[in-house]
Parts: sequence; C-alpha cells; structure tokens
Amino acid sequence: MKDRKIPLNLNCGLDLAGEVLFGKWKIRLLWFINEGHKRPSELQRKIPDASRRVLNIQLKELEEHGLVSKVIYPVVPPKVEYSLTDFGKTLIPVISALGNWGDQYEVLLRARILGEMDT
Amino acid sequence: MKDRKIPLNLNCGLDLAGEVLFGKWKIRLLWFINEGHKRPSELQRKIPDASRRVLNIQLKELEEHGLVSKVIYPVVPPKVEYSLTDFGKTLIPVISALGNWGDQYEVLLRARILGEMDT
DNA sequence: ACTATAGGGGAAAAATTTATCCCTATATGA
DNA sequence: TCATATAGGGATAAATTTTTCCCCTATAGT
Repeated sequence: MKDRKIPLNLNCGLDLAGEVLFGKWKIRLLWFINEGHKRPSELQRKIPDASRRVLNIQLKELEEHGLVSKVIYPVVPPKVEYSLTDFGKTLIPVISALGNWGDQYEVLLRARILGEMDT
Repeated sequence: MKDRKIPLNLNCGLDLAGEVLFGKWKIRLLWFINEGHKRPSELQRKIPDASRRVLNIQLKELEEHGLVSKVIYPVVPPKVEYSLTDFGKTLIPVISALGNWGDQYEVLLRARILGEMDT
C-alpha cells in the first residue's frame, strides 16, 4: 500500500482481521475463490459491479497478506489461477458465520438499510 | 446516509452484513458496548484514535440499523447510554469469531500487514 | 463571571478508496 | 485485417469516509 498519513490501528485481533478483510470486494473474492472460481476473468464475471482494476488491486493485497496464492501459467493468452492458502482457508468459517448471519436476517437488514436511504 | 452515486451492492448476506458492519470503528463500538461500556464518553476513551464526531455518526448508523439502542436521560449534564438490541446481540458470536481469528494469527498478521508497509 | 462536564452537530478539509480511461502483449477465429 | 479473449498496469478523476475545527445546550462549582 501507499504511504499513510493516518497510522493504522492494530491494537487487537479485530483490527488485524479488519485490516486484511475490509476492502469493498475482498470478502467476496475470498468466497468465490473458495468456491472454485479461480481465474481473474471468472471472478470478474462473478462480481460484475467491481471494476477490473480494483479486483486486481484487492487480489494483490490478499496475496501480499498471504490469504491467497497466485499461479501464472506461461501461456498465451495468459492464464492465472488464484487459490486460498492454508492460512486463507482458516478464514472461511469466519466468513461463513458472517454470511449466514446476513442471510438469516436478510429481510430485516434489507429493510433497514434501504429504509434509511429515503430518510 | 446521504445520496449515493454508486449504488449499494446488496446481493447476498455477506453484502448486507458488510453494509452494517464496515465502518472504521463500528465493530469496536459494538464490542465495547457489549462489554458494558455504554456511555459515549466511555466509548471515546476506549477508542481514543477515533474522533468524537465519527463515533457519534457511526453510533447513529448502528442505531438506525437496529443494532444498538440509545437511551437519553433528561438530566444535566446529559447522560446517554447505548446498549445492544436483541438483534445486535446476534452479531456478537460473529464478531467473536472474527476477533478470535485475528488474535489467533496475531503475530503472522501483524508481520504481514506491517511488512508490506515498507515495500 | 468563568470553567468544567456531557452530549451533540454543521462545514470544510484531508485522507482514502474506487472508478474510468487508455495502454501493453499474443493467438485464434471471422 | 480486425475483433475477441486473456491478464495486467499507469494516470487521473470521482466518490466516499474520516478528521479537524468551531459552535451549541444547561447546570454545578469556584
């Protein structure tokens, strides 16, 4: 990452987890990679609302943080595959927990999030 | 919140969960409120790196999303107490899972997050 | 009269994150 | 010959989030 004016807060486990997880698309990237969608173009199709650029950037950060690994096949046209590292896999239960919570309260959450939009 | 140029992504549970959780200080606010630190001034002391202003803003969002409730005592000087709603409490296991993961891999995470800073 | 306390909010600046646009390369198929 | 697929990166613009600064309330204490 670039230079930061405001120092990172890394006081507790929550901060550390947040630091590697909280980019707009990172959790979804981890999720889809875990589901077996390994190639950048697949991931882009799975997450069409994200620009190609950010996905690349966030994938690189996930890689730098050791959550995913990247294999570049020296072929043309280029082929790249991402997969979760063992470390990355340890996050899956956590992401599941988060996703299940969101699924469970979907109706409520959607109403409240959207409800506030016209306030 | 204000008007948004870029629409929210609320496709799945993960998105919904992210929407209510991913402000810079929200998870910590929930955590400390759950630990019994209810008053704004306590929370500010617990999270000294956050400006007073943002904490107010994020607390209000948590309230709008139904995760915390706010009681204003009509006394002088004013007294306010936040607490988790029943709905907010359902998030605690999820936040725990996240925090435990971060604690468990603290050394590794810290090295990788800070390691990349001088790259 | 001041000051401290406890809680809050508006406006604008700063910081950060995301999006947009345009560029590279090569092989295949129309 | 030209478009498409595939992966990626630089520069810049836009959007969003967070910080900073200053203001307000009312009472109690000195």
